[in-house]
Amino acid sequence: MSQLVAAGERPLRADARRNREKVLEAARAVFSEQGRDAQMDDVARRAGVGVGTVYRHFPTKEALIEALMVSAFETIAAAAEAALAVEDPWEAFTSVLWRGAETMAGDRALSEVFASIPGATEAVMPTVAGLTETVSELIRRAQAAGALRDDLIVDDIPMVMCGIGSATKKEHRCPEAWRRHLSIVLDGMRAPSAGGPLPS
Amino acid sequence: MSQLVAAGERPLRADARRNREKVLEAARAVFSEQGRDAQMDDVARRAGVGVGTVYRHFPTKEALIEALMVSAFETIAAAAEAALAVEDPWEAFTSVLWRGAETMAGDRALSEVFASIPGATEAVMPTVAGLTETVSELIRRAQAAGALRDDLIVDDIPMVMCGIGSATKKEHRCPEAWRRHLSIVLDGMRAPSAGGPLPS
DNA sequence: CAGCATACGGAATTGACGTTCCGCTTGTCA
DNA sequence: TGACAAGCGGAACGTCAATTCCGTATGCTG
Repeated sequence: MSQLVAAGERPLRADARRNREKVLEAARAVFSEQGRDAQMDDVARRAGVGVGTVYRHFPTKEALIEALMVSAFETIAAAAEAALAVEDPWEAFTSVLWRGAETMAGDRALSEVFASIPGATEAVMPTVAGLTETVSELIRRAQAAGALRDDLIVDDIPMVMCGIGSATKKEHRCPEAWRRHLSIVLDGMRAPSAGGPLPS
Repeated sequence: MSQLVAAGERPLRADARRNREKVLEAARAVFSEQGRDAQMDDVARRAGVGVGTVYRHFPTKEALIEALMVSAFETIAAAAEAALAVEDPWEAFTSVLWRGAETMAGDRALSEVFASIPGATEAVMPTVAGLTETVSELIRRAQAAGALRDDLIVDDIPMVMCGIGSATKKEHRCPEAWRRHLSIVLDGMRAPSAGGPLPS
């Protein structure tokens, strides 16, 4: 999130900084709604700016999307950090998944990126690494408490989230249907015992 | 699967029939590997044929993909029919999901189509309808036997399969990682009781 | 307030890909 | 085997979206 000016570089002109913000916001809206193949022109129009300006701030479409992804992952990573403070280990663990799923449900591009093969581009790696670290800890605690199945490993999580992400996109009479999916998955993750009823 | 000549239409010339087959096979290979945005030229090259020939048999790229999807769904639908003959209801139900997942794992385009919003194009609908019917029956039986959670509904299945599909695409040290995902999901679907250990 | 580097807008360029066209080839049938 | 419709190959075309370019506008500095 650090938008601080790197030492040695001149600060952006006031209007430039303002525009950069407008572009980011517009891009967030556009890519969330239409997924990664929304067009740069749309982003520019939505930002009330020329395409040239968009390109002044982000050298390629890929770079722009990457910037958005970093911020999305930071949101989830923050949720994970916060979960470390929750007393009940199962609750702590699941809250991160719910939060992550909710983020995906609101951002079509995010789930597409999540599912894509190249996926993690250079820039998001540090954030993802931190998130992985935190989630590992949450898993460890939940397993120690006997709430989470012992054979679950961190690597299972991205796969599961990726699944939730696509369930999120699938058209359905009820747009909240993905909650059923996550509920099922969470029941599957519970240490052998009982599961609650599915929502809705 | 019926490649029978529709009554009233002249039969294809021998070489044409042969080429149609080559194109379908090539398309299956190419789209499975590269997903729906593989190029028509690639299909043609792989089939050892000119693009024109591809277009002689399938008027648009969309139509070609659709033909592949129909055949993929027919494979799964056949598996579902076969499952009706399995004695153990839980076994019968899960076998369809495993089979479907396996099909997806081998076909990138399939999971993309499955996840896409418009998704079910005209032509696949009949097959999907039949599949849905059969799966409903399998669900009913498994629930009656007390093996499957009572609150699971047919609509949960496409969502879940869609999730598996994307887990399938995600790069992973172990390409069979999706099996862990499906295992977790199946455990989540079990009627409250114990779940088996995850594979590998 | 003048001078200029920084930014801006948006038309033009480029590249990629689906699709069409057409002259040539090859089964098929009498 | 000759004639012709059915097929074929692949160059050419059209569209669409990313990216570049450049003349103009504007914040900053002295």
